[in-house]
Amino acid sequence: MEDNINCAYCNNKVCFINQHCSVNWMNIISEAKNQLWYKKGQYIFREGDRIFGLYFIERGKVKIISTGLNNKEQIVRLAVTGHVIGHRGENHETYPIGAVALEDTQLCFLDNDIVYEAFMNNPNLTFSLMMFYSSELRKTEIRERHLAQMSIREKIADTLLYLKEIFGMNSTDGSLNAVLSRQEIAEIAGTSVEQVIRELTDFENEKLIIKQGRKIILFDVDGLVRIVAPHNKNRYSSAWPRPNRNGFLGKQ
Amino acid sequence: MEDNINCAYCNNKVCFINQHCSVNWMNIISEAKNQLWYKKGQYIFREGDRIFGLYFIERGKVKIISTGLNNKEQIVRLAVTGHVIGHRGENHETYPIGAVALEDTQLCFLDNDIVYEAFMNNPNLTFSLMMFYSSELRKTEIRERHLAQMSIREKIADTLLYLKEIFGMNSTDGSLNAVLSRQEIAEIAGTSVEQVIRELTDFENEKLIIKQGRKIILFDVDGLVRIVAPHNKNRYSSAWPRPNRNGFLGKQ
DNA sequence: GTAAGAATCTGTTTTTTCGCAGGAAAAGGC
DNA sequence: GCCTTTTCCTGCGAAAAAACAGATTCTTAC
Repeated sequence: MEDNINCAYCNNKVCFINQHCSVNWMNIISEAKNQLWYKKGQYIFREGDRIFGLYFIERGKVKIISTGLNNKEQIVRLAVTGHVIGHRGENHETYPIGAVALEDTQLCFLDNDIVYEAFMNNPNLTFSLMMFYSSELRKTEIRERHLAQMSIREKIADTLLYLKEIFGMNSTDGSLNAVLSRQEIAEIAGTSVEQVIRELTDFENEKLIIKQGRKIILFDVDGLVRIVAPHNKNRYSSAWPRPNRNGFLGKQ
Repeated sequence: MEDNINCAYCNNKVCFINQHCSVNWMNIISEAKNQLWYKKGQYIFREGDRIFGLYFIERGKVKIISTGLNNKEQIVRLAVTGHVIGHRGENHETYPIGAVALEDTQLCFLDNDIVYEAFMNNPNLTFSLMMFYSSELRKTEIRERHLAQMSIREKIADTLLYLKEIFGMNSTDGSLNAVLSRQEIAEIAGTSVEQVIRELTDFENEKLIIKQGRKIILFDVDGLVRIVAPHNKNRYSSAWPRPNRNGFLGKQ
């Protein structure tokens, strides 16, 4: 017997279930769900596994990976609290991607059958999840496509901004709320470790960031945005060309 | 007054509306929809336009584009009969991508308000569209991510296979059911026209394809798959390493 | 605290890709 | 059909990125 928290008392208020299900269905789901805990570095599922339902991230950070040539890991997407992983496919489909916890992470697993019933009985749940996927699709399409045309310098600046968007910045010192290795940054940017290291050094010399071991402080966000901006006017329009509010001025 | 075809008598049976709406709702939608015709090369919407609803492709081919650096067009996605374009966003959102007809194309436009009502009253419609987006998202993520790590040669082989997947092959001569310029192929592969031209010449010399002007015959599909395979074992597993049924043998 | 191992950094070489220039071929308009 | 315009093709030099090798620093286990 699982010792499930009832969704009604769950702290995660950005959860799709919590936001879009009737009280009645929240009770059904509370009974049916499997609450899972993963330690940092642990696999949630592996490439090729069959997935039997949806995982809702209750609290934590997850990387979605896919292995390319030479068994080289590539980070396909990052997911945080409130996101859904394990897109529901047909039952016979296997899933060519894996998911790994980037820090201690808590998930709620829902079986496909229950999920389906929940969808049929909670139109707003289905609708909001559809909007989520639609929005993610649009963002992914544009982001990845532009990535294909960018120089290394632009790719890495873009990756730092992506990390800021997903994980956020510490409001005290301006550091990214995520600790990734240089290797992982390379796997997101789609380049080699050496290039990431070189470019981060350049960014530091240009007073755009400050390196403190693996911790990265985004010292001049607008400066980074300017590097990527020609490719992403629409994505970053709210932040550009607005003057830097901190008074910091990046290298032109 | 529009002279709308009633959905019940529409020839496009892969349409989401036709497959997943009640008869009652099909009538409502038949009244509400706007049927639109676009000539080859015509814009359906432009980058930055506000989109007020969904476009269902009744018949035709469409490219979704996004402008990057130097006003260089990039093809973000291709869509054909049965697909949906103009992902519904919030009303205030503008849409940083454009859509252009690749051949004479017929669309059904549905206003956001009607679409929303249809979603709330046809759970299977919402569900199937959610699955569509979810599946597109997964495919896009993996495809684009692998593209980032591929060599030019691999990118272009992958693009040819993508075109085959979307548009299909003529069963008589094995040519792609789509006529794209070298420029457009470059915009899909994420490289320059020159590289596309060079690589297509190489592929022809290696007896993988046959060029006939803009028409491209995929002479040895398995050979192309082998070029990309290390990156895409899962995507192409059904076609690889199955022996070539035509008896053609590509260069090893 | 120490030592082993892993990750990070830097200089150099090699490979790949880009992009111009100019000629050939094809597509489209009349 | 013919002519104009666009697209396609090829070679070459420049630039960018990747790959390698070795030194240094940081982690982590004991």
